[in-house]
Amino acid sequence: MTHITFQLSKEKSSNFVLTDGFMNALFSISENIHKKEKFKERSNGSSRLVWHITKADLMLMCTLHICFNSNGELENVSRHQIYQKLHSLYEDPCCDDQFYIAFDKFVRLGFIHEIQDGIRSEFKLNHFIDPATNKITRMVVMNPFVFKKEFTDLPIAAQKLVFDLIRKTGNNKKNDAFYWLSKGSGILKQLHKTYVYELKNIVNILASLKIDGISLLKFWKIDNQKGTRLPKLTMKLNPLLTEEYVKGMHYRQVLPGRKLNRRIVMHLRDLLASNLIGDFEYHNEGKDFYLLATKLKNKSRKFIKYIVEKIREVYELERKFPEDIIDLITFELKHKTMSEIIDISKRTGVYKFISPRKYDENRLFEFASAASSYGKREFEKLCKSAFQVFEKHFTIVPAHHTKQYAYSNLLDLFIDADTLRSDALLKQKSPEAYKKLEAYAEDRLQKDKEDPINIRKWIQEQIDLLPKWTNIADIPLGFKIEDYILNKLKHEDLPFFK
DNA sequence: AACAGCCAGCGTTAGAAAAG
DNA sequence: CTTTTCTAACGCTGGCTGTT
Repeated sequence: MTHITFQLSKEKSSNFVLTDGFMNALFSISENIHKKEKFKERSNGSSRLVWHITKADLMLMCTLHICFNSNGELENVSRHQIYQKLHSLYEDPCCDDQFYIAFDKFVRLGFIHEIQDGIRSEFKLNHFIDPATNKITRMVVMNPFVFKKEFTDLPIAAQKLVFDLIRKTGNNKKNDAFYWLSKGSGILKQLHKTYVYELKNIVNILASLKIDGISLLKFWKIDNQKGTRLPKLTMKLNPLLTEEYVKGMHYRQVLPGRKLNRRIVMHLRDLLASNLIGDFEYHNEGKDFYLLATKLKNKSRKFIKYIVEKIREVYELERKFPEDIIDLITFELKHKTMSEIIDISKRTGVYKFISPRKYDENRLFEFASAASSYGKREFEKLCKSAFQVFEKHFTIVPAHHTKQYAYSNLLDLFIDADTLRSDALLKQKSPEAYKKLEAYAEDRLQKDKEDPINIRKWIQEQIDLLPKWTNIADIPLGFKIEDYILNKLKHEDLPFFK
């Protein structure tokens, strides 16, 4: 059992309405007490009598009447939210355990009907609307004294008698209510009492009860049996605690349901329909659709479309929907962000520092996942400034010697190729680009039989037009550039190894 | 996205209290 | 008197949320 750690402010209690139909249905179950039918709410827990009314049942009944709408319906709300409501209504609420047992019993007995319709869930009260007239059954306005500890501490039989009394009297301040006390039936049976004196004890308790200084009962008496006439209990509730129905008054506080993100829901419906997998909405009781909607609500249209198409692909291939929709989304998301991050690293130039010695997919992934928590723009900015530092400290020049520029041995026979090469080296031109020059020159020399002098002149001119060499990344072993890029290391912490 | 901490909901138990 | 409910513990799990 969870200790209740959430602190809810107690609401200022106000009048509310109960319905005769529901109360009648609930109270009449106790007449079946001798049927020992039991149910277990926990698979391994102790069993409970189905036809028993507990204090939690009464609390639940009142709470349901307050937080359901005037059709006896409540949409997209969890049981726990209803419990929280109960908790805030009562001075001394039952624990969540009792609440869940009571709720389950109500469902079992058909008082609450649970509907799961795709993404939408709904609770609906039976015996609330009269099916014959399709209107709400007779309403009884209740004074909130029933939320007080003084009241909920009463024995269950006493509480039930009070509810029944109010149900009988309705909103009538003038009349008394009376019960014929017949053994084995009527109110005696409903309260599980055999003898009139037992009932008298209960009424005595009620008669002495004061709530905030106000006596609960205005008047009561028990007429003894006279000949064939049964004993008769007459009672009247204190008019101060009796309420009249006021037209236009709000008696309910309907719980706001879980938000469904209408826009994304509509969009997803359209997409699923156009992919011919509209059934997905109702798959797995709508849970997957709900997950899909919540996970995708902030994502781009393009990505949403992509995911829906992925679902269709799986469906077409395996004739069933993906098992774990979250897995699918996170996997695709990872994949997508990784390629975006690698893209940025290439654009800004830091790519070559990620894993300079060899292509290492794991290393790329490590880099990407470290970077994934940053916004794309922000990350790009960080990369740009880090690039300057890396370029300065963690690179080596690609060439030290004219040998690294040599491509054509043939050229050496005709001209002073080495002079040209050292010129390119001096000017820090790209060795690869220079080698292409030589290859081209060799062609012209061999095939076109061009004058070597002209060719030399041409190379000399072309050298200035060649791109500057790019430094080769050379980072210390074990150093991860993302630690620096993402500001985890300061500039002075960098491992300058040169 | 990864992580950590929180919370809802459920399982279990023992013993006290209430109901029958 | 026995049976059943109620309370208050502890603990687990999986989902949710906020942070980084």
